[in-house]
Amino acid sequence: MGRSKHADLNSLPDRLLAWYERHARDLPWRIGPANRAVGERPDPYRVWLCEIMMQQTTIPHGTPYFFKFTERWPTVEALAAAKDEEVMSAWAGLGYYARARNLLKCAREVAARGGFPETEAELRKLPGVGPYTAGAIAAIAFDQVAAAVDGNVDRVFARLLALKGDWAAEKKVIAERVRQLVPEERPGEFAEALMDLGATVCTPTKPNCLTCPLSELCAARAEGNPERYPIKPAKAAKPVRHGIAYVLQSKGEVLLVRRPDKGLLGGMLALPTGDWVEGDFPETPPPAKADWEEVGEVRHVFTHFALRFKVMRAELARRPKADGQWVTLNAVEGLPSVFAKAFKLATK
DNA sequence: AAGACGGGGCC
DNA sequence: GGCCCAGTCTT
Repeated sequence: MGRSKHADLNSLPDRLLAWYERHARDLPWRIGPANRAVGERPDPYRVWLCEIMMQQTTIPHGTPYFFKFTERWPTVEALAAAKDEEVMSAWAGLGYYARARNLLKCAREVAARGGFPETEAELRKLPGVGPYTAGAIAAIAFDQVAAAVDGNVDRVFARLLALKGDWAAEKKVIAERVRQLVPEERPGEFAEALMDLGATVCTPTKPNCLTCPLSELCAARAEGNPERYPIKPAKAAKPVRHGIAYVLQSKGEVLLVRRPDKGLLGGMLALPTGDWVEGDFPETPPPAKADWEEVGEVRHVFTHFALRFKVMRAELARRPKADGQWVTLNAVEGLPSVFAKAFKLATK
């Protein structure tokens, strides 16, 4: 069995759950330990929604969106009945817009089948639900013995086990190790506890080992430098692309376009732009003939490149024929951040 | 296995 | 300017 090869983590679940009872984060979508103990369970819709929303998203940034969505669409059936543009607009500013497209697709599948599936394997088949989210929903909403391994859990275990190998390979080791540790009782709280520990104690910088319930089990702590972990590969430098954004106004309205579903900012409302290219600003034809003035430059950083928009503005007495939709200036909403920045620069 | 895919806060 | 965050999907 090679037991000696592994740290002895048998006591981890009990230590962690005892800690969680006293230090659980109070989150809007969560049923706390006291209420869980008397049998209360969270609404699967809210669990699913928060898990999708918080993917690669900080809690402070995502929380207002959670409130907005649950107030506007209190049930999965209500969300399933929403229009695509409404949901995309409500998601604007949260990023990773494929999540919003999959959210709606998933809501419609779930509403059609009469509710959420309850097992990890079935949940995994839903659009936008990957290994982490399937485990989280199964454990938290349905008390299934499933693991939810997110970035917090990866970091906690990288330190617990002092993992020094290739990070992609070590993450697989972690997933398997966590799966072995999920307790039959309270699997949902185990998942929440592990994430809370990573978020509040075993933090990326300056982990607070003095208050950690797992410090006695931690190999990185024993080595004396937990901050060294996890050891990840260096990231490639981001190239800079250049583009031109056009703010065309007429009669108190502005011309907006809908981006295609696939690709960057897919399905989102946008300003007309041409190609975004490396090197220098491209020769992009404007959406209409007008007296264009340059109002400034907007910089924005995406996941794999940085963007510089030259922002052009023009106003025409009569609306020209142009592709897109005209939207009242005061009613402009639902723009991704980069376009919101450019629009604001041109209209203030 | 490697890239694409947002955005904001923090150092 | 780089890192991180309740990751997933595509190629």
